Amino acid sequence: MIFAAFKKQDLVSHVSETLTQAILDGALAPGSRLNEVHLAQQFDISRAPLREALRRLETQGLIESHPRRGFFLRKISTQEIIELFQVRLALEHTAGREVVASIAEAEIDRIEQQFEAIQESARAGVPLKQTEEDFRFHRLICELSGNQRLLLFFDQIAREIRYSIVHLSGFHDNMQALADSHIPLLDALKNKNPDQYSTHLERHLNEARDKLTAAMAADHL
Amino acid sequence: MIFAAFKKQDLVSHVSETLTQAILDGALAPGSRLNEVHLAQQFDISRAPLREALRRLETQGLIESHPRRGFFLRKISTQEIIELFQVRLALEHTAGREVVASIAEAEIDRIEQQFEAIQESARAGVPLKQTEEDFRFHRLICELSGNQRLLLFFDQIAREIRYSIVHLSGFHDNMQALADSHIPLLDALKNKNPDQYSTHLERHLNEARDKLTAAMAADHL
DNA sequence: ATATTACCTACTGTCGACAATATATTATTC
DNA sequence: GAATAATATATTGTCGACAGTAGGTAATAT
Repeated sequence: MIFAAFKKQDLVSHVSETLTQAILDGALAPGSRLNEVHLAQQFDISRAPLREALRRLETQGLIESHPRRGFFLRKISTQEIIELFQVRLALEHTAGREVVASIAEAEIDRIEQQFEAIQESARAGVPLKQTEEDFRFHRLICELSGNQRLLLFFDQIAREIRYSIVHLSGFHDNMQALADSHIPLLDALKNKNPDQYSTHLERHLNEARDKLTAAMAADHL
Repeated sequence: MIFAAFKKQDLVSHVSETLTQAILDGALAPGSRLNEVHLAQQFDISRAPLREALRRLETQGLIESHPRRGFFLRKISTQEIIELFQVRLALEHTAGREVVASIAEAEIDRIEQQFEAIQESARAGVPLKQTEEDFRFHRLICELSGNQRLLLFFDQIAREIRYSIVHLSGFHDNMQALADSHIPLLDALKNKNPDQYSTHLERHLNEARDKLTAAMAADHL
């Protein structure tokens, strides 16, 4: 794995973003150790800015630092997934009610378009792509809520869940069903019915959570 | 401002925690610049671990980095406060419902004890102390929810709100009223009534938010 | 062969230095 | 005297180096 060598304005941002993307694409396995010298060489930089970038990822929950032992890719437990989904539900619930109440036609179109992107990647059969489009769908709702901070927290949670999913085999058994599970949400949006949206959001996320924890349990055997 | 010089196991953690506390105590004004050489000297360390600590605070939202210009204390806008309170409500709502549903007597005692601590600091007339005890009250509910991750997010939000409050004059005009505003929450807990808790939580937080934004507006003139 | 100890290697944590850039100061012009 | 230009200073961004530690390997003893 060789990373692009050209220098950005802000080196630390470039490195932390590139690393985050690599981790989200599953390039590194949970639990594996990050060799600072090695990594710095791949980015063609010294260890100082690399470590600053690693401190960012650390705070973002993708890696953890064990003093005098180095940085390691986090292992996210089933319990943590359950907790993350509970917070995620709270955020998406808040965002959803905000959005559904006063959504414009143009915005419904954008969301429907994103739903089509999920369907498309399901048909194409590329799990990585589907996960990305799936999260983009949910992110769009958070974005439309207008709450920048809520969006930031959502991104944070989404990163960790994505990171967990990318290392699982069983999660994308039925990609079409996964894609279709967004239909009730889309319907509720079209009906501009907040309660309908809440109900289906909870069901949708709980299903996703259960699917994920089940896949994790199966993988762990 | 001179920081303790003794070395902890983990230097970066020591520095970032000490700095966070200093910022939360209002030792540094929003917008002010952090001189790396100066700071490093105060901690009696080099700039490398200091910058790593600063990267943590950056990700935590207390400071921001302007490339080639340095690190600055963030200026949190009224809009951001509104957004933070919306997310905070979502989190505390989730935690509260979890807790109220199945709370033990010993836990009610702990919360009541914390309520007394708020009252105590109100009588003592020390705003900084009251703010701390106030957040500890709300934190306790999040803690009792058992969701570690939710607690982490709450801490994050609480830090930023505390940081905003500590630099305001008008916020603690009526400390007794501020303390008493927790009574309805305590009552709802004792009654083990989730809906009652939700209703009063929303009212409580909206009042706090309005008080804060009003004080910010007054201060900004 | 296994367990224990001593040694070696690889890596992190921290530092001081230097170049590049931004800011502050002085000089110059109108 | 104010505005602009030139210079000086302060500060960040990055690097390479070194010390100390953890983990692995070889040697020794049981």
